Amino acid sequence: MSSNPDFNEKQIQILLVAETLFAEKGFDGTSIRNIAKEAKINIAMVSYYFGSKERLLESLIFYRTKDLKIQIENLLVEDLEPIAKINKLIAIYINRINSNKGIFRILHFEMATKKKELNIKSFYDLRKSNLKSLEAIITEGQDKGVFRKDISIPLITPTILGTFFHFHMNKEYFMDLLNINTEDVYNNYINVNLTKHIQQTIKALLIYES
Amino acid sequence: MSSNPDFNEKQIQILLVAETLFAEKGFDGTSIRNIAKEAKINIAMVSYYFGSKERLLESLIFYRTKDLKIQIENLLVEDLEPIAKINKLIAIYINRINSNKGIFRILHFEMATKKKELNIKSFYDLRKSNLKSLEAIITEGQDKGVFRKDISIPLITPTILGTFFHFHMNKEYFMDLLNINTEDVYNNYINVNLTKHIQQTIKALLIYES
DNA sequence: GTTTAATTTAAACAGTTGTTTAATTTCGTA
DNA sequence: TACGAAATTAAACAACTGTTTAAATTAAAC
Repeated sequence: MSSNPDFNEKQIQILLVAETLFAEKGFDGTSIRNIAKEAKINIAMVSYYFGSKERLLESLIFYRTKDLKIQIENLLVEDLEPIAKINKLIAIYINRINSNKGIFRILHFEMATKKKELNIKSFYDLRKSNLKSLEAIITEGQDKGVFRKDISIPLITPTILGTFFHFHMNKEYFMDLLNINTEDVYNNYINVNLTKHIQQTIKALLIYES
Repeated sequence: MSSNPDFNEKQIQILLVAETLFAEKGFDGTSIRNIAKEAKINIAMVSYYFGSKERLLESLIFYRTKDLKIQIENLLVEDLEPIAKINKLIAIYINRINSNKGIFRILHFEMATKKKELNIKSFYDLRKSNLKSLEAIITEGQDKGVFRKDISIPLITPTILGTFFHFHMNKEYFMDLLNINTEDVYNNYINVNLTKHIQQTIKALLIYES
């Protein structure tokens, strides 16, 4: 299935329910019967369409990541100052992840425990491609003399994504800490304050001369 | 159990095995029989000593976090420049987490799926206390005119810990990306390069004036 | 040395797990 | 309308789940 990029309506319906439940309760915490009940299908349909629960997860990851390639290729050729490109890149990143919370949560969780046998090449390629784009923007800024040169580019991504994920993974803690009461205010905080914080951080890191 | 701070030898033996397995395969991915076999005890002993699997997890979190209160109270009164204090704080943080990988991984994972009913007040208190210390150092630096004032202090922690966690959670990816082949080199990379990157990042954020 | 309590054991418990089976239904096509 | 493939179903499968039981063993107290 994961080698076949096309899924029919029924399969997609199952994938979407699985995504919600896996993100909510984890892969091991979700049973095929949970999925079947929620999707209003017979439990045998999962095996019928995907072969196994494990392959259902693989199919889900494939289904979600194949469209996820962030369109920063366009960004690369845009006529913007390097720092503006970085800011835009960060905003795109966060927005994209924030509107695909489910699958990113699943990837984040399950890769750590199941990474060995899981077929996640599509996701792996996505990361490499994104890193290449980031690299291009930064070296462009370095060539223009705007960015400092003693920067570890592979560690920029952990700072951008890590900050976001850590915030998001500890949602309850931060909602309590920041006196945020509703989902809307929380999402707004991410899109405004958290995004700004990350942009500010990366900008300072790239420009500040000690 | 979790209200009783003391555990006997047998209990600690079980807790340590549980810690390893929970960190490796997740809470739901680990059965009591897995733990019993690894710890060479009868499966009934878990219920006997901890009541249930859930309470075993609670006990483990309590057991680990009660000693984890990072000794940054000392740091607060040390005679150091604000930026030196921050650097030391970051180094302590990372070192502490890095040598308690297991429980932090468990906390990171299980809090997201089980947070509601889990008794993790001890961990919650630990975070609040650490945040207070960080706040004290930063406001001290601001009063001395060294740090800028338009900083969101609650978002500093996500950047420090998030960067570390994201790096650590994607261990395989980064080992491949950075051509790291052994565990020793990996740990060394964390203690030297990653720590330096985070220190550099936070320093730039705190000092850089746009 | 006997008695009481704490510990350890094997066995059973009632549910749940992922997966397969074989029969039945649905549907497009000839 | 009849055929054959695809889709769907209920039922069963063996293995595993967390937890409890009651008996057996060990240790501590007197």
